Amino acid sequence: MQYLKIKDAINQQINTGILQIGHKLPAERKLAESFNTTRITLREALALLESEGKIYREDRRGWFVSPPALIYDPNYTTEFAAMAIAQDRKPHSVLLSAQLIHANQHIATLLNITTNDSVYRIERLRSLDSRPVVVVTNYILPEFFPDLLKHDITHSLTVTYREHYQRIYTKTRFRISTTSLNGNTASALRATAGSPAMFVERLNYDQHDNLIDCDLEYWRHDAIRIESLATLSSACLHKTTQKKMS
Amino acid sequence: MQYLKIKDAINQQINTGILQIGHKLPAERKLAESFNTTRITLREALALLESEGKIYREDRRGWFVSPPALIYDPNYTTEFAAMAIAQDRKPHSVLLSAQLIHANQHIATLLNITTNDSVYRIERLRSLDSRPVVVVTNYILPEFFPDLLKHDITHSLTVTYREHYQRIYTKTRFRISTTSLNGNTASALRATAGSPAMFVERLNYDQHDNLIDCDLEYWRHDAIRIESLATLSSACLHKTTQKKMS
DNA sequence: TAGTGGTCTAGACCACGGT
DNA sequence: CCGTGGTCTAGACCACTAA
Repeated sequence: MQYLKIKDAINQQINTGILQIGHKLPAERKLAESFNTTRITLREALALLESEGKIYREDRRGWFVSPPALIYDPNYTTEFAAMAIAQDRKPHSVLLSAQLIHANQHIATLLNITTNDSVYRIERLRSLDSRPVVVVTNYILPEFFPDLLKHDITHSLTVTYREHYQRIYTKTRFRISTTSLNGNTASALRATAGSPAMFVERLNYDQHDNLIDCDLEYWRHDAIRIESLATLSSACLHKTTQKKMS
Repeated sequence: MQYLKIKDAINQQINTGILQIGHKLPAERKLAESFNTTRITLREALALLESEGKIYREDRRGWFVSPPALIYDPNYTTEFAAMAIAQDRKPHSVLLSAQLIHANQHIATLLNITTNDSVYRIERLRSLDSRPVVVVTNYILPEFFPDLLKHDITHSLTVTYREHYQRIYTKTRFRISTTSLNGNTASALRATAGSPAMFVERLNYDQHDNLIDCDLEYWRHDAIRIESLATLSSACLHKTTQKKMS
């Protein structure tokens, strides 16, 4: 269990500040040499630290010490920028793509439409303190938002919805699971394919209880911590609520 | 990118039912041979499938096809057994330990007490269809539950609270993050140290708004999918709510 | 006891990033 | 262009599981 010792040693260097947040770790070959081991074993230790959220990888660039996670409250998280600023982080958004497309099977099921129907798909990459942390893809029902693409869609959809269409998010049905990053999502996040990820899927409703859009979010898993307050209801409601979403 | 092809090939065997839920995959050496590669590369592919939640490992026993995840709603999840049964799963609980201890620093902070104070610590291992999926550790304030250990604590604390102490969970503050399994927790789950995990931390309040206990849950990450309905509040409440928990 | 997974060695080549 | 990380080879020994 050599790699456990290596993990602990690196961990301690992080905790004592020898390795600082955001800084790059030494090259794998150098680390391997300094721990008197091979790259394979060293990478075992690094993978462990990665899965604990202590360090992260940028594809072909190396390993870095993770910044603190963003606290994400599904009850309030309609505006990424506001959430980031409230936590003293610098948010940034880039529009990756925006177009009207046909829904695929998964989206059609989520939005309760058919694969013949059109939806707006808006893909954005969001960063915290210059580190890309999440790819968000929104699928939006055009019937509620005609000519949506003429407005600002790079920053807050919430604001555009409210100011141009008088629609406000009031309810969100969300799912959270873990998975890994792949393909374009991984590239956008500058992550190696296969990096661990937190996957958040949300169905959003307006003030009239219309389902107006859904979004799929792939987070670098160390960049997010879900945190919220739940008011418990009686257990009998349980089953019916769940059936609807599955 | 050989390991991606191997991953896809195994994935397809799972999807087409050649490998069935709960069944063990062939030995690593045999898989490696059949894909004409080495164990290291094969294990790269297996690790990817593991991080996607398609397969899981039992320490020194091999790789198995993952059953569907349990849907976990923080708004209703006060009884593991009820939740499992509602989803046609067979729940099982084992008491790992139960004693009165001094709070450590983390627990003291969570429960708003000092490290001199005593709390009940109850550790339970919970299984679905004979597969251990989560280690739950409860830390309970004795002032609200004198002589707690005289009652049944293996199954539902909720029920014991209600029937013997007239206290009902009404509010839960929860946190969700990803981490890896280690030490006793990994062993109890029959998992290899370092396996990916979902970590759920909850603070529970009774009908009089007393904080009565907290619990730390380490889930096999493929065994759980968080799913809930959030009613959105105005953004200004956001900051104050978050500060309290961090 | 045989076979398995857990761990480790000692290399190698390539494509890409940064200089 | 050099150094890096990404990927891969071809083994090895050990402790443990399952028979």
